[in-house]
Amino acid sequence: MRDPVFTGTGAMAYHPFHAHRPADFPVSAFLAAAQPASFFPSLGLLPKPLAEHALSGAAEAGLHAALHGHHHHHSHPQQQAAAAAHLRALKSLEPDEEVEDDPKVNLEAKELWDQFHKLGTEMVITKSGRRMFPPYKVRVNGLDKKAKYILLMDIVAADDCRYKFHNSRWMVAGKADPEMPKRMYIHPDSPATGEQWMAKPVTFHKLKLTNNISDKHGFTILNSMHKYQPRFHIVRANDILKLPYSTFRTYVFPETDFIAVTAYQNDKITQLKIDNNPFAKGFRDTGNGRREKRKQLSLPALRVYDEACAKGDGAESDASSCEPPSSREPLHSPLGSATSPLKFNRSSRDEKNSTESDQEFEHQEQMSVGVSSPGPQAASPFKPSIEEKVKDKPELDKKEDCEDSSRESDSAFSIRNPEKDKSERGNPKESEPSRKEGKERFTPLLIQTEGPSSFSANHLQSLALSGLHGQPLFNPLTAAGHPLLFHPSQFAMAPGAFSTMGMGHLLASMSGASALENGGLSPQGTATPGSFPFHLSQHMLASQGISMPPFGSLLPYPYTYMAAAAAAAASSLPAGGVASCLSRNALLSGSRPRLRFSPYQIPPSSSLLSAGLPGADHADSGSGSSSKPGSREGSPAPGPHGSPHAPAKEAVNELQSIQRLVSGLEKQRDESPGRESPK
Amino acid sequence: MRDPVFTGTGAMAYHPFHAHRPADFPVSAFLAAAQPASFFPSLGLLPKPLAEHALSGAAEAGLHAALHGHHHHHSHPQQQAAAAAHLRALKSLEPDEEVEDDPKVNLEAKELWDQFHKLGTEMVITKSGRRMFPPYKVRVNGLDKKAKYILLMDIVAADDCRYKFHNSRWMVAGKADPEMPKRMYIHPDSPATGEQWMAKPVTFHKLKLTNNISDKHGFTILNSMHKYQPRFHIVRANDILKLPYSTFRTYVFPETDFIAVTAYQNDKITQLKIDNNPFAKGFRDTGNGRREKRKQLSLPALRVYDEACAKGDGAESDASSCEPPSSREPLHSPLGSATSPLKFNRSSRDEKNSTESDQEFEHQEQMSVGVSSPGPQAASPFKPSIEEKVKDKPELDKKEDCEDSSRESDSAFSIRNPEKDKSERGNPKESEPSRKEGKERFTPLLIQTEGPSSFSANHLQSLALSGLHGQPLFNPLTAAGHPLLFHPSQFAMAPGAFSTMGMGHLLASMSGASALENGGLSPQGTATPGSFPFHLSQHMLASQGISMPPFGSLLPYPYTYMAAAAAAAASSLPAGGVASCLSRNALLSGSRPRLRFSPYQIPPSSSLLSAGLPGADHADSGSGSSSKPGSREGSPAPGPHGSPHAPAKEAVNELQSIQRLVSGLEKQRDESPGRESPK
DNA sequence: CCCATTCGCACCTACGTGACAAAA
DNA sequence: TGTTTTGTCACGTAGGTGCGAATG
Repeated sequence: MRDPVFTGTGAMAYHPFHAHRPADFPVSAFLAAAQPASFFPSLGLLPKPLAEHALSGAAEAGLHAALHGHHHHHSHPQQQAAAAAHLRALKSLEPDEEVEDDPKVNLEAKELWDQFHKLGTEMVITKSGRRMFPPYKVRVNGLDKKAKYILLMDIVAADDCRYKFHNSRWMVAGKADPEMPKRMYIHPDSPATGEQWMAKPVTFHKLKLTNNISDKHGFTILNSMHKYQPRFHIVRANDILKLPYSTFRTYVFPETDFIAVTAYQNDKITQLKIDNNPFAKGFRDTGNGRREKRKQLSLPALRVYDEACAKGDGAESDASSCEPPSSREPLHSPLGSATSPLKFNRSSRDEKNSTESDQEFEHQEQMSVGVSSPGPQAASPFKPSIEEKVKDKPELDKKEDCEDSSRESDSAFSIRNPEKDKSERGNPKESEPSRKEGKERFTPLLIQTEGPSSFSANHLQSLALSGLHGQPLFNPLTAAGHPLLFHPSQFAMAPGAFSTMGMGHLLASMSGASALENGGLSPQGTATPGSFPFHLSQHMLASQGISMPPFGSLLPYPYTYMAAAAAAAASSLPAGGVASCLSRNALLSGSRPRLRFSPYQIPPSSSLLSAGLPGADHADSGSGSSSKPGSREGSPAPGPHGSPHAPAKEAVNELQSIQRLVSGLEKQRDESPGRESPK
Repeated sequence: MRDPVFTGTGAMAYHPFHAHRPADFPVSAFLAAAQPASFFPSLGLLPKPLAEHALSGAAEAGLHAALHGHHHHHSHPQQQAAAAAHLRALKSLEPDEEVEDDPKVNLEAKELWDQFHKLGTEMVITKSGRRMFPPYKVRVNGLDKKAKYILLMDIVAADDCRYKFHNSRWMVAGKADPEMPKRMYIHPDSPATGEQWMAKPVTFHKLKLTNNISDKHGFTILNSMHKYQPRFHIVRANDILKLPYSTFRTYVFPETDFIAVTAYQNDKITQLKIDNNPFAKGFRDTGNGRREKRKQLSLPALRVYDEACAKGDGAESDASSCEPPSSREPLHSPLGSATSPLKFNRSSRDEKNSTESDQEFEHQEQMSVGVSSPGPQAASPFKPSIEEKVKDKPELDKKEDCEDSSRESDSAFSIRNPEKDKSERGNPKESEPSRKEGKERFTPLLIQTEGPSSFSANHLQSLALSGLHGQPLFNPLTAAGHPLLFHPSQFAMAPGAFSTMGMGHLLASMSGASALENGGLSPQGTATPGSFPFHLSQHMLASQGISMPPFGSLLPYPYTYMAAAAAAAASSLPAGGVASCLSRNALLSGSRPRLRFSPYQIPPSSSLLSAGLPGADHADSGSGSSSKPGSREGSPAPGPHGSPHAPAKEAVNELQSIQRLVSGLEKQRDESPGRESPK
């Protein structure tokens, strides 16, 4: 666990920030995945769990808190000292051991989400940032009242497909474009006590989506015409600096996935938005000759969210949580029902010795049925058509995650456990006929898996693997030993921790390996060194005592980039494939499986990035260039999405786009810190 | 320094909070003034400085951070354990010793402030809360780039007078009504690094003023028709929990004082607001037959703020700092100029042994002239008329603070040092003739006193004393040994710290003294125990790891109240008198005096509240009853404003109103925790 | 009657919506 | 050419202004 290779490494990615409107702009902050054993003096951490832990932290990187303001692109050596001081302080912060909790999470406005999901949810992304609608809002229960928690959400690719809306239906239109770094959005109220979190719904409506790869606000950057899966995370920690070392409990609500668009494709979605989003009231058919387009599209559907979520539900757990709401109209139907998602629990220090049977490979089921209302649920047209995909691009067969996601809302009712899920995944097409009957079961059934499970690394890897070679879900044995596909800036790094823990060499050693093989994307602004963005405190991070030492001044740029890229890849990979598949299967099935996962096993003294873990080469095989250790000019590998099985042509295309990005990065890297990459 | 009497005491005051609109509601949070020696293991703290330190912390109490949400009125014993854990963590947080900084603070939009000040600034207070205009905004320089700072502001009574607007001028209309507890408003970005703070202006526009004594939002409660003085504080601390033990550097901009009103009295002020506040554009004379009233009042004055402060100045240090601004119109004249205020620096651990000569009684002058622009400055009509006061109410002569404030913007040009100021204060009327010539000098000259000076307790006491018997300002010898007039809920208390530091007995000992004598006002919601208000993290406190143990369950109520009341009084006393007087004098004088103040000396083992410090009896003499040690039924003294020299009739009136409030408090105290006091 | 306060209102800023046309 | 993206717009919500009548 003191293995210098990966005991504590991290990279700071940084988005230069210039808020033209300092109001509610989130800014990226990245925490370290560093995991010194000394951080848990009272815990008998073993090498393996620790390594897993560290990895997990890294995977959950790219922490992103809402904030605003701007910063300076200066390097400040003194920061190192300050960071060191803070680290000492952090070190002494004892974790809330012995805290007992059993979080249950319910998705708010599930009916609304379901309505969208059935049609194939679309989320508009704009340069200036666009909110999600419906707003991502969850109700949390089962937390320890007094313990402190950090709640986060992120949005990861649901598959590695690009879509197009053709003939009134979504279909696969090729391989996914490279993903920009996805940032963890830390709920601005974090950390807060369980009691506080449970007091009211937790909303993430401040998170904004954008297609502007140069975004300086810290918005979540998505690719248009790609499918994404929002995720919710609960971390018991009283300090954001501890995030990287903490256990992430991740919850995925399959009905919240969506395709990012720059303009709505499906008129029904448009109408649904208009009917339910208070801000779009101007487009509702008020009898007065209002808007054109969208005629009778609007089913007499419940225009519910508008009224329910608004003031009806009371205060919510976010500063401006009530912004979208408000509407004096009577609420036509209850919409407060919620959903219980699949829960991916990445334990860390809890699993020290696998002394707890829970952490082994037994399957302990303990699920909680969500409140979910028996609302009217129709078949979801949101099936990017496996059929079309299959016939159009048979060569994409291996991309099971894509296929899987395409049947997300209906198939796999029979799945009762990972094995079954696995078996079913083998023949996605066969499951098609069963869609119809799935509808009925779909709606109200909600499953929450409990018990220790490894998420971050494990989960992500599983996701990645499933996309790559259809590994069975949640099989720890399978997951262990597979390569972690990192993605830029998902890697969390507390610069202070990094700079003061003498881990520069770790990064170096990482870079010496095939660290870059999987991290192909340019972190754009994320890896830009500079002073800590301003106003972090307002929205959280700064208040956590995180100082932003000029990362670039502490380490050679190549290392910074590579670490960030490698670590980040782990969480932004086509994760939705497995995740959504499993959760959907579970959701559809009437059973309540209690899935249990063991932590991802990582060889204690091998670099996660460089070690010859099975699958690493695999994932890299189709991408081409592998950067030489420490070499600046080495072009990074194809990137997280680089499926080894993808056609050569697509791989080349992807590689090219990645290289474009990387070249920008490298150019930036060679110039003064704090500059944005051109274009 | 381990003196149980006041080595570490604190009381938690708490405002039950129910945000109907969870958006931007600040919520009160109170930190401990506890000062255990163990908190500064590396510092050779001596009893006296420590005691002074603790007192100062208490004086700066009533910390108030913007936040929202609601809470529960439950007591949770477990909180104690959690608090203890946090305390341990806090204890290990080493202060940034050896940090060198020399903060300079400039008031933004000084010209605008000056325009208002000349007319006699009025601020509307409403039940729902009203922002200040001009917004209180400062630019900070000279901070240590890497050190963490907490920035705060509060608004204290400028004198103990009530005013009325008669014959187009403000005049004293009697003695001030009792003040509600004033809360420290912690800038939501706190803590942040000096670099971050210096990056852009720090705005406090989120602070709202109200006249609703039952306010649950944490707004600053003011008395209508009373004069107030905003203050700005810089504290070098990386954790809000440390606030009570930290050195406050306080800056007062005399031109920012104002009279709270429920409706504008001076039409010129109205017009100035309309001309400069973007939100009041609807009332501007746009040629179109717009608003009535206010005809040609609007001089062709520079309608500047509107354009300048808006987007022109870039992002500012607050989440919604840009909210009021914005205006596409070209900016007619530069308005970014700033002012350097008087600085009151309360050192704490810096003054351990008075080893530093700075802390002694030498006068080291080191001022910085503000950028201030030579804008057009006319005579300020804002002179609540000493004349009228004198003739109308000659019996008020002794209320020099009132008188002083009445000539704030013009008199005392000759003052070069405290002594001179003192002498001048003796004959306020004599200074009248010199007003005219003062105008010219007034505007641009700005002075910032540097070097160690005791603020919190010392300053406040000085203010109080000056109001009571015209003690010379900043004379530490004079200040020492005087009573501290406390005010409820200005006392800061971190419940966790309190409960886990075994200081209950300290409070008890305090209560045994005449602690209640000066704390007459009911803390209303402030003293209400309960769980920690939600969403603290969003706007800061919760993120600081502050848990809110049910204070009431940890200590008997009487102690809670008394400590809070006693400590709070220190900062809400008529502080503006001396402060504004001095600063104004300094401001007006062409000289640049380098004032130096030694820390307020407090007898190590005597209760600040009960010790027979000179002036204690004095202040109490006119108010009647003095509570017996430990006696609950003892009626508190007249309160912070109770000038011993005030006419009996007024004293009685004030006493009555205070007693009304106190009775409510005591009732609350005897009942279940978490309840608000009636009425 | 005077004064202070309160309330609803019109009018503004700020910004969240989708429509639409133009651009890429 | 077809699709996708961008910018502007009207129209909503949310809430910050002072006004002026009503209230006490």
